[in-house]
Amino acid sequence: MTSMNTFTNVTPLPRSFYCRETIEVAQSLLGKVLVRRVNEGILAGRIVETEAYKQNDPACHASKGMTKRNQVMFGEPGHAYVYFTYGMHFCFNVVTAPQGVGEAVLIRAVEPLEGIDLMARYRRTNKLTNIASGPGKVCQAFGLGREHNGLDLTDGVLTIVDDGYVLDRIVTSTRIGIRLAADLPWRFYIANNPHVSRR
DNA sequence: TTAATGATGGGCT
DNA sequence: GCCCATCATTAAA
Repeated sequence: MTSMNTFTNVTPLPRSFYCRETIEVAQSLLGKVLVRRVNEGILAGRIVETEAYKQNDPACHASKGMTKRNQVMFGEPGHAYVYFTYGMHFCFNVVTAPQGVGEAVLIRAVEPLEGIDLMARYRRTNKLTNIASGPGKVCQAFGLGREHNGLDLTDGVLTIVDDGYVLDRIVTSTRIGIRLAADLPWRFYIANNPHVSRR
């Protein structure tokens, strides 16, 4: 059995990984691998950029209480919160903190590792660093949409795994594309990684 | 720099 | 219930 670089039989991160302080989870997610199983095979990419959204944070969808849209943020940690925005894009988040708290981490960029051809097809681009270098791009590359909202990431077709990758350095900055609480330093990314989004 | 594009939710009535 | 500014974006120009 010489399976090189396939993430088929890797154990997903446990619930306890997500049931922690949201900033900690945002930083810990860097370097982990997002894996989706589809009929055509496996899509996998290393998480290189994240943002934390906390309950008492005006930029957080949950800051004004539970609504139909944000209800999974208040649910069990380790589930996917996928929402539609700007009339044409989806954003993929990971629910963090204990049940009832309403916090999450936005996955802003990943480095494609496996299923790159399929991702390129979904994205209609051939440039590697343009495949998943932004939150909307991540969803398009992995084919994520409404139907994935609420999925349990600890067991199923959409998971996050640890493949033992060791980071060089994490950079901290303010979050991108928000108006409220724009001064909070809750964006994290892997230094010198070409798949991190720019602006 | 700006258009595309539509769901969401807060603030009314 | 209606109105409408807003929006955790992207691609094209």
